[in-house]
Amino acid sequence: MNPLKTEIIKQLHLSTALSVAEVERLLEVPPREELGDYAFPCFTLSKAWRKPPNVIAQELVAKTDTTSGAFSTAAAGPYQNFYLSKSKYVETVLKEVFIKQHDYGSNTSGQGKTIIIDYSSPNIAKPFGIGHLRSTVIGQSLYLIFKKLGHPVVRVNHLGDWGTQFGKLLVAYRKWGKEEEYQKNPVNYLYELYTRFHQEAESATQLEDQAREEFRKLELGEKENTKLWRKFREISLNEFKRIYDILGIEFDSYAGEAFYDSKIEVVLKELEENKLTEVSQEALVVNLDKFNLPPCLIKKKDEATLYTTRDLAAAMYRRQTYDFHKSLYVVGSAQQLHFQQVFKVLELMGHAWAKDCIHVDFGWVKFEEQILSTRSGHILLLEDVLRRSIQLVREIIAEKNPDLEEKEKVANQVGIGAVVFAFLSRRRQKDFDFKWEEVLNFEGESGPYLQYSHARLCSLQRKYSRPISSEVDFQKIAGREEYQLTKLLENFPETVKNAAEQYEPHIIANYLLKLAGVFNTYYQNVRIITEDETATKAKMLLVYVTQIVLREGLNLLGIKAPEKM
RNA sequence: GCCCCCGUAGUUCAACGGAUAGAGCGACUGCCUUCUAAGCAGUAGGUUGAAGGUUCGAUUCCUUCCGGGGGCACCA
Repeated sequence: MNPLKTEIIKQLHLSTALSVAEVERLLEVPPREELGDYAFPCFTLSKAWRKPPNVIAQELVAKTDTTSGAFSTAAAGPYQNFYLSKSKYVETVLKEVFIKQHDYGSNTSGQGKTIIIDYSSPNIAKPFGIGHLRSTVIGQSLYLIFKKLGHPVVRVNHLGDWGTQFGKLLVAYRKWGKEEEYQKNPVNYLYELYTRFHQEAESATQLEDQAREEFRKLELGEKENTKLWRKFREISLNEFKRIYDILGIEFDSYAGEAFYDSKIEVVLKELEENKLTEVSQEALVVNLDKFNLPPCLIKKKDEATLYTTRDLAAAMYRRQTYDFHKSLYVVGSAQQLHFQQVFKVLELMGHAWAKDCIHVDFGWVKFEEQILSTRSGHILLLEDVLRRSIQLVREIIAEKNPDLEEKEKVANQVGIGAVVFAFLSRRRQKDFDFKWEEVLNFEGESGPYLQYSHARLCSLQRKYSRPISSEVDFQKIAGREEYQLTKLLENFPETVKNAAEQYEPHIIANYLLKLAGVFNTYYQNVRIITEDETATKAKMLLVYVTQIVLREGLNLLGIKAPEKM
């Protein structure tokens, strides 16, 4: 916290006799700048002191010691407003960013508190659709955010590489599969087979039974099925890694469902010991009536396991292996009930850490008003979206900046940034209706807008081409926009913290839009590099630290910040 | 039927329980012989789904209702 705010809190602590923590909780930022930088609402004191809040505000003003010169204060109705000494304030904030550089906003509060993030988690033998991007980019951003706060973070890609769907695929592949077709484009072909299975199964109901039987055999380790499964898994994983490469994403573990299938014995044993299971309709379940939840299925009547069983095993394995502080599941809202059941069962098993398992849910990605679903074949390939976006950037560069160096690299960074930002710029739980004309609009609130602002900041530094110093005349940068910018810069660490607490990358996205907006207004209204060397030097310090924060913020979203575009 | 999420400008979205609810897009209007116009500024656009309640104060919290979406036994 900046020392000026600390001083105000101390003064309020003395004048109100409230605890420092209480003052800090009540102290707020006024909605309009003419009302000052901080405001203390006197309503709560009004009751205890039996006086109207506006009278209290005046009394507090009279009691406040402003001899330090750090701030002035005035009553405005029921509020005591504080006005910081602008140049002093700008100095403290800018110097802090300047000293900390890319570590500004970083923290050590997360040290030793491991966070597991389960995200992306696509299904094997299916192409990577745009629907999966939401989990991927939210998870990736949370990884970057928690890392910044000092947490050890484990990125887990919980591959959907097990389950009845592979029974379906095995049936379909044996029935209709042609090796030469498979070779051409394995993943797409497997996906075709999968959708064909669903079409044919509508009229041929025995197919579903066959699929269940094949999966059961696979689970029992039958040779041919295992061999085929391995083949499908490997080819898909390579395909996914190619996509992650494009996005610049890596994982620490690809331990998917199949991996945990071999670890379910412990789960069954613990459930047994705690006498939690019962047989219902031939299946093994944990009854959760008491908690107003439907029964949690552990084993099907044919003895095969379920997704839920494997998730229980995964949770326990992760706890044992990583001793996590929090275990996050970045998975769509549709699976909310599933996680409620899993976490409740873990709790009933006596695992107090069940409360540290968190379902970071998010709404649907829709395209042309329809929910995207690999099962129905309504799918928009991520790669197609990225390709289109990058192509559009190429065209814009050709038109606006044909002499740009490294065109292709920039086109990739901006094209991908546009798509990623579109997915991170809204609150998680809202459904996202994918519209080409919105995702590929690079004006206004968009990734390219932020990147463009960043490039501008870099361009200024190139033009200035002298070292930036923090020893400047801060009187020269105490104007309106400069002050607004500084305030936003001060908010960055708090913003990162909020984003982490709420598992909401969008909070950072929103913040960056504001930061870029204020900077662009400033840029428009105030000429930065002028004959006045003292003023230029001071303004360049502001430019420099703004660029650092914008770049760091973009990095936290997993978006590259090119220096030219 | 039960449970969860969402409902704010034409539209897409913001707004630690605080003072006059803000942006982008779209529409209209200005600003490039000066640091990147992927920019900036202006105009128009609102009964925050409805009604109650808690509070000094509610878009925010609680209750009920309405509308949209999702989930609810052998899929994941």
